[in-house]
Amino acid sequence: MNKEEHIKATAKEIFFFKGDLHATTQEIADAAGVNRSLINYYFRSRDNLFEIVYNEAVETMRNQLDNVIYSKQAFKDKLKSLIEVYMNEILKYPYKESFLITEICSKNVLLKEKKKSQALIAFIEEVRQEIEKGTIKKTDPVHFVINLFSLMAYPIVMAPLYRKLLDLNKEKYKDFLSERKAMVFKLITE
Amino acid sequence: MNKEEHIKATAKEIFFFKGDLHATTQEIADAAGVNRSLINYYFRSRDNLFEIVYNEAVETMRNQLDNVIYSKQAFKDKLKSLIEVYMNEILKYPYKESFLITEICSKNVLLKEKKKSQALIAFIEEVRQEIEKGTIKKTDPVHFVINLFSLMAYPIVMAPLYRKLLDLNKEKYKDFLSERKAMVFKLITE
DNA sequence: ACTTTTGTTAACAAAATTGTTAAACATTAA
DNA sequence: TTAATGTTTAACAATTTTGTTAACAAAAGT
Repeated sequence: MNKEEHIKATAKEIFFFKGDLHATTQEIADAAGVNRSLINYYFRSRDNLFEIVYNEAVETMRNQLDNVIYSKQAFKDKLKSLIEVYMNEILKYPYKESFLITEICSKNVLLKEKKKSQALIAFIEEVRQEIEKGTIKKTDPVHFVINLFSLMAYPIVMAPLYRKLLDLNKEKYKDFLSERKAMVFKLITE
Repeated sequence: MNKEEHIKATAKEIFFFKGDLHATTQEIADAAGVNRSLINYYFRSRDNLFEIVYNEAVETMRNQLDNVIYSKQAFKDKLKSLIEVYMNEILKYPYKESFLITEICSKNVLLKEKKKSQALIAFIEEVRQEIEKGTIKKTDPVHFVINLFSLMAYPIVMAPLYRKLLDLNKEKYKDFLSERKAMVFKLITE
């Protein structure tokens, strides 16, 4: 059991799944069952640890999406794959997106070097072509893509809120999210 | 100029518009042009200040939405009002929703007492009836409402990310969001 | 005019965290 | 088995931030 990797995995769970933004190095160390100083030994600083695990998590997501976007499938199949992959990934670390906004943007840490997404732009172009072909109904392709990601991500990211507002337990909400995969596809295409 | 109110207004700007989650009492005091101790004098603690301004901001939003939801308009007009009001409100404090998730849920501070939303449930019921009437196409009313809020909120909340990914400046993105008001209505209803 | 209340400030004390240092320990290779 | 390298730990120092206290100023009430 590699402690360096184990610390990173634990930090990801705490930050991006549990959503404990303010977890101290001590809490992370406790959860990982290691001495706090090890965190400094391997990662030098808390900020650095955060940056590393964040980048890794983003990278994983990016790879998954790239695989789908650049795959050779019929457009509608690709769309189904995308929904499946993206919603599953975001369920793994639902707080990752919120942290991007609240932690990283204001710090200007990561967005500085972050360039426009080649894959996303390619996907928008593909959507444009499919609209021309008539595979899907006429829309602005940028809106189409943003709609798609909104419909997938928002209900997961905001789950704690809407579970309260709608008075649904975890089980019910899980079913609700499962239903959405087919529903989003339908709403977006037809 | 009432300093107590002025501190609250400044805190709202910093927290919910600027999105500076980690703003210290000193920074808030500086931005408001008052002595730091005044914050403790009026609000006792930083957490308390946060809770107060958060609740106020939520309350404001809730009132706006209640006004629309309980108004006597034809359903489609009500929908248009809702989109207009909600998107404008969320543009005022785009970081408020993220903070609900990252700050408040994990702390279990505010969600404990927060009950299911009467207005939201009433609105879902109205949607159900309109679907029955055939005003809008057949869908699950809960999905309909979640779709609606997803399409409105997500692109605003995530603006910093998608502006980068799509390489759009503030002006372009503002136009893009304006377009969405009509677009969302169309996608949702037809 | 003076007494009380409210508002404001600077200085202090306490707490919480972080990063560093140096030493102990373990592992591997010479 | 010793040297060298890498890993782990406790103790320390520095920093940051917060909340409190006590003194001072202004306003209001009597």
